[in-house]
Amino acid sequence: MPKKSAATTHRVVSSSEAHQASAPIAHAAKMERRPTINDVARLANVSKKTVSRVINESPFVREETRNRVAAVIKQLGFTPDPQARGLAFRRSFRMGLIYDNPNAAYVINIQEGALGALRKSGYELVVHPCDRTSPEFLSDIEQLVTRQKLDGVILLPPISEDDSLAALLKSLKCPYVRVLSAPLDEIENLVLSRDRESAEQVAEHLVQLGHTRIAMIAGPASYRSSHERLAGFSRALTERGLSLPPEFVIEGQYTFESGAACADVLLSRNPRPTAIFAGNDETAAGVYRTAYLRGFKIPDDLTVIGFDDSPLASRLCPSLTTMHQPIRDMGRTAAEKLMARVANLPGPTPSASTFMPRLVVRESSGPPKPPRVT
Amino acid sequence: MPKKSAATTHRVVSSSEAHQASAPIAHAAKMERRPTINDVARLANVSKKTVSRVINESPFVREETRNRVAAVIKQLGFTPDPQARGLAFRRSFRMGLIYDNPNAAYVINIQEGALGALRKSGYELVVHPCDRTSPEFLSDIEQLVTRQKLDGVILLPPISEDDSLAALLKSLKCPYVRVLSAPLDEIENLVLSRDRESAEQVAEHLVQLGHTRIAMIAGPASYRSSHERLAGFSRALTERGLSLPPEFVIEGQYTFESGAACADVLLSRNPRPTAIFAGNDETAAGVYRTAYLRGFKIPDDLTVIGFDDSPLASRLCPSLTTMHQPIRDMGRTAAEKLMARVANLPGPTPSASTFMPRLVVRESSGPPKPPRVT
DNA sequence: CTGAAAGCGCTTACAG
DNA sequence: CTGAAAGCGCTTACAG
Repeated sequence: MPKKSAATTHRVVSSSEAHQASAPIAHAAKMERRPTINDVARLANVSKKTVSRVINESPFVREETRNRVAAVIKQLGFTPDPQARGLAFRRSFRMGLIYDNPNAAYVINIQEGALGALRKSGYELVVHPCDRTSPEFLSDIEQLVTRQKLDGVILLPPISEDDSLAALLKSLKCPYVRVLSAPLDEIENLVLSRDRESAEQVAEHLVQLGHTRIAMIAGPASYRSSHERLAGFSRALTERGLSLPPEFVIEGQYTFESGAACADVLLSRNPRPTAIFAGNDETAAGVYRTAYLRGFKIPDDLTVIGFDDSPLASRLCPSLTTMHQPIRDMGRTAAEKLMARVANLPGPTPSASTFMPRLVVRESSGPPKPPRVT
Repeated sequence: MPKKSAATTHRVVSSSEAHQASAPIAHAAKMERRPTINDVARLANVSKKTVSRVINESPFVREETRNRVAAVIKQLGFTPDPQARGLAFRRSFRMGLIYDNPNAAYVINIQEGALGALRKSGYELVVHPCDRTSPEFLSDIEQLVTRQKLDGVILLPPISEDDSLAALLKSLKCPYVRVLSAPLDEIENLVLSRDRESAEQVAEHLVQLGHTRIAMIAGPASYRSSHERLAGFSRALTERGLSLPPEFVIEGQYTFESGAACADVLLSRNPRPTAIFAGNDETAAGVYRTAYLRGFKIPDDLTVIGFDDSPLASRLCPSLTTMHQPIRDMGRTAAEKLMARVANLPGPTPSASTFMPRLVVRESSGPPKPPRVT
């Protein structure tokens, strides 16, 4: 009480007096205690409400006052306490990142992209790995959102594809951004990767190389991107006078093991494919494995294409031709969209929220052998 | 005011009256507002302080009272607001995870291990990737710790090796746990990986296979683990009557590229080594690359051993023999140590905080050719 | 443009 | 074993 009343009642003292009076306190503050809005108010000779206005960039502060307060803030190294701020604002300044994705590089990159955008705006990121096959999946997330009072959440595939989750978040009035491979929601709620359209680049690349017996190991049916990549690839081949016959399409699981198993089936076909488009890089690594075990040389005997451009792609021998996604940028964009929505500001445009994966040609692709064209 | 005073002043009403009186409010709460400690207090017909005691498991509550309050808490689905709790406790219930480590799988695993332990105790994890080469490195972290009022931080290598950072945290009175490959601090502050001792397993393995010309690509001198792995490996070879000659030891950077470059040098030696212990899996992948380009078959022409057992290790062809670390467990242990320290409880013992990497033998290791023993 | 009061949802003293 | 008051550090709504 004494300290407090001293601060508030005697505010009329001159600025220099205030300095003197508070010198020892300021010193103690520097050493033991973070400066609070009250310290700033006292030293700047204004009310804490005015300090609050300066912090929150209210236009209703005289410039001179603003400068004076800003100077004290800087001198003290004051930053508002996020918890107190959150409590008073009835907002948490916290965003969630919810994922159930085994690809560590993907998650880390999204996370760092989002973190980069959030940090400078004073938001925190609450990371929430989860298990979408668990019966508590939805209730866990409901708990997370309500307990932590999340201001918004970023959903990564495959849970971003779950409409019941999106509905739940909507009912909780929790803004969300879904990182998705197809426009399954309003663009406002999306960071979109145009997997379908981009798969055309793979088709074009293989056709250019002269392949005609082309196979694909699709991702699991439960992933939307599986369908997108397959549909786009198939259509693009057809448009080029080729086709993706049923015996050359197998459903994998986006995993190393499934890639190996599916490749084993494909390479037993007669005639066998001369090129395999794997659903992702993990699957492609599985194809490498089977080729290695069966003595097929890549790319001489077999061309392999992946998707993701994960670190793995460049570490395989031969290095893997694959589709590159700007994952970090997608994470940053997702965070920016969320913050813009919360602040009721425009934010990234639809086109800035749409990403087109691009082909990175490496060593795993080459012309078919024996050459078709003599 | 009206709502509040009604709640506090009329607390003497019977439990059923309280129920009736608050029914509409309770309903509204369910729909629009999270229940607060006041709602619980009113319905349980106790003061909020008593509710607080129940939440915090104070022994000074009569069992009957505790049960009544607990029932209401359950019925309402009440959970304390972390921000309000943090503000009042003068604690944030937040731990930091600070890293500057390019290995995504490593970071994700530590993170998920830590998250698993923290979540059930109501702690959050603030993830903070950083750049230790930046001039603001230390001040950034100081800002992070003070602004977020972190209750503790987990430091991953290589920044866990930075004594000035540890000193800074100590001066900020911020408990920390360093994930380290050597006991550079009191065990209380450590989750320890015994890299030096574990490297003996690699030596033993190579000796068993019959190798005599053995090389190592060490990690960068700026990583403590580099020295540990090198020292342990070298000593173990010596103990077995072999040696690690200077021309067979090169400093790499723990990266794919450096692994390839160092392998190129080593494989140009005459005689060349028949086995290379790479500092980590990334480096080993670089060795694979050079072997691939120069036409060396692994393991027939060259045995390669890695360290980490990252996902990459099993995806390479041939699969990579490497040292496995229980990274997730290490993350969990780090979080548990931190929470125990904050709560002033025992926590994981020194031996539970010490992890011994173990050899996983895969396809990349075999006897040398031409065989030494005829 | 500025401030005094009340409140966010919890806890810490301090009483009983 | 239990509670009334004051406080954590900020903001909202209301005045001027």
